[in-house]
Amino acid sequence: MKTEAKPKLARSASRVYDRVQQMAITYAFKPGERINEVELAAKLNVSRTPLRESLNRLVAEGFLVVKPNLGFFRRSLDPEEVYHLYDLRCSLEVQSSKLAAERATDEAMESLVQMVSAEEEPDNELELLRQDEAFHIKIAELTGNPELVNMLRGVNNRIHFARWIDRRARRNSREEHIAIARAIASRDPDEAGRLMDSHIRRRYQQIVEIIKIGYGEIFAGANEISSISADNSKTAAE
Amino acid sequence: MKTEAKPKLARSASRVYDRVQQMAITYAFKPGERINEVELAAKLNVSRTPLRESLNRLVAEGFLVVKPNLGFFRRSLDPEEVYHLYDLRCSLEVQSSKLAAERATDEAMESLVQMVSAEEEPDNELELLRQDEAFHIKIAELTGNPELVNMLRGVNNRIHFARWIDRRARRNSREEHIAIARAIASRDPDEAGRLMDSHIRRRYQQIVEIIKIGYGEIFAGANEISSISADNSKTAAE
DNA sequence: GTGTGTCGTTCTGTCTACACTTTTGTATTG
DNA sequence: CAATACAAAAGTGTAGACAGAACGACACAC
Repeated sequence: MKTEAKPKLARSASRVYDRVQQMAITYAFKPGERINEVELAAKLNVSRTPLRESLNRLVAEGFLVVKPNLGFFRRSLDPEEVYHLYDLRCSLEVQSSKLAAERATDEAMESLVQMVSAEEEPDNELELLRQDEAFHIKIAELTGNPELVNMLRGVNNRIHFARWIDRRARRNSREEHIAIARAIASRDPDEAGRLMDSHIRRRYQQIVEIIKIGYGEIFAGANEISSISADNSKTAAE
Repeated sequence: MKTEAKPKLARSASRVYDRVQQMAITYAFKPGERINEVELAAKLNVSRTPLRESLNRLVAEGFLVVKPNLGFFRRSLDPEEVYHLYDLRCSLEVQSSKLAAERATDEAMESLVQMVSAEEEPDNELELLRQDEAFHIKIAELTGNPELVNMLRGVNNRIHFARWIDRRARRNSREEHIAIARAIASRDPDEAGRLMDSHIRRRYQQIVEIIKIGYGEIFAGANEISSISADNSKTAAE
């Protein structure tokens, strides 16, 4: 129970946004569920106004949909949609690895190789997933294109749960990551792209299976789903 | 002057959103400009509440940024940012053309070829740009991935003005379009991707030049910039 | 028993009011 | 005259109130 009454008023919306986004990512809202504004606002200790602003952002990000005079709903968990997102992610990452191999500085490449080499076999699954996400984001960053990074983050957030469900299949990820990093470091775009493609594509062939499991975990208790701090702050211009 | 008083109350926000988005796309807000909520709300004949909800969506879409206690600002027009967006667009479209060549049905491909063949040399530049955008979106649609289409639309909206400035360089587009369509129709992903890559990449080599002109046109009078009806409605889940 | 109409509740969509912050303009002081 | 302090104005961030739509319950008619 939060005992901190209300320290300051300004800028509560920002925190509200972060929290609501995390709830969306971790499926604290069940698929298709209607979001009760007054109830949620009370839970977050704010009025409906800043809450609604946050919800509107989540609509733009693809987490929610709005139906006229009915309010906000969590998007239904459509296997086909998740498949499309995985497909999109694959496209983005294949291009990322190609561009990274072409453009990244030698130092940046070195830091990538070092990153995967230094990775210890993590003890818990959450850490494993975090490493995985960090690796893929890192490659996108090597392209030097922050818009690409943002877009990838957005897509990743929307399929976060699927990657979480799929975490146990991530056993041999490490060798693949090393291979990809090597291909990039040796400035071989085609090889890097090819490896990345198979690395990702293999996963989502069984996407329907994953979704099925996902439904179970979600409705069993959404808070069980890992909530990696998905810091997808947009690049602040200016 | 709008004489229609207020026919109905519900769902005015939706129209507000459309209008404000168009204003953002066409740079009715100057780069870096602070957006005065009360003023704009008055101009749109609504209160600040629905306006702010729209503005928040535009933040999520990358058109605006928000500074604490200072409000909403149009993102600054950074040539580097536009370059990144063109780069991102290029990635998305190269992948789109590849995937289209692999996945599209014969009928869909046929309709693409027919589309470019039927295109008459348009009399005005606006129509030319519209044809161009329609062609590229069509290819994305051939992939069968609506998420990809949405992303591409989002990116396109953000560089709409640059394509408008660059419209006169679009002279030999038609032949290139035909070549791309042919490559897709003959199910040759690599060739399609290669053609698309050079088709787009050639444009944004001179992006800095384009931006320079863009600044002129924007500050001369933003309403001059073509406002193609950019119908980027998100795919409504459910 | 089934279908339909009406009333009451709940919740959204919007407006208005207010607190707080930033900015601007002015006057005072060195 | 410049610089600073201060006061007023403007504008954002949030809360709360109100009108209307959607939903459900209940009663009535057939």
